[in-house]
Amino acid sequence: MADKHNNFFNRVYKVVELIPYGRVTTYGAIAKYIATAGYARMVGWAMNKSHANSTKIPAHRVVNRNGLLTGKHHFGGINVMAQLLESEGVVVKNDKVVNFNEVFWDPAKNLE
DNA sequence: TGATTGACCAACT
DNA sequence: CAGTTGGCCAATC
Repeated sequence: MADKHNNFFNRVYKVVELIPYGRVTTYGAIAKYIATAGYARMVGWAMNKSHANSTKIPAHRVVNRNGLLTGKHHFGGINVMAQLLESEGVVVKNDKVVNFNEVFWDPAKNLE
């Protein structure tokens, strides 16, 4: 209903949807691009609700600052997130993105 | 209305 | 090096 109040969520979803194939970004990067670093938790929280707002949110492309798949449990499966990433060419090992620095996509640098 | 939680981050101990 | 604390902001109980 009415996305007028969701301007924060909407921005998060928009940025996440803009993440290119085979790329990943971090909650902090998104939060920083949208508002402030403190919003990092809200970004993750917004992702949790993403399924209720839009199912097309590639939340699996969003990882924590460490490149670690912190939210893998929320995909309905433990390896779902990792498999989705690997399916896109992202190398995931031990629930962590190996070539994180290669696939890292910063909205502030690409969308600016 | 107040207290708790959260897919985080950074610093301190 | 691992565990704890503080901070940031909003949604849920």
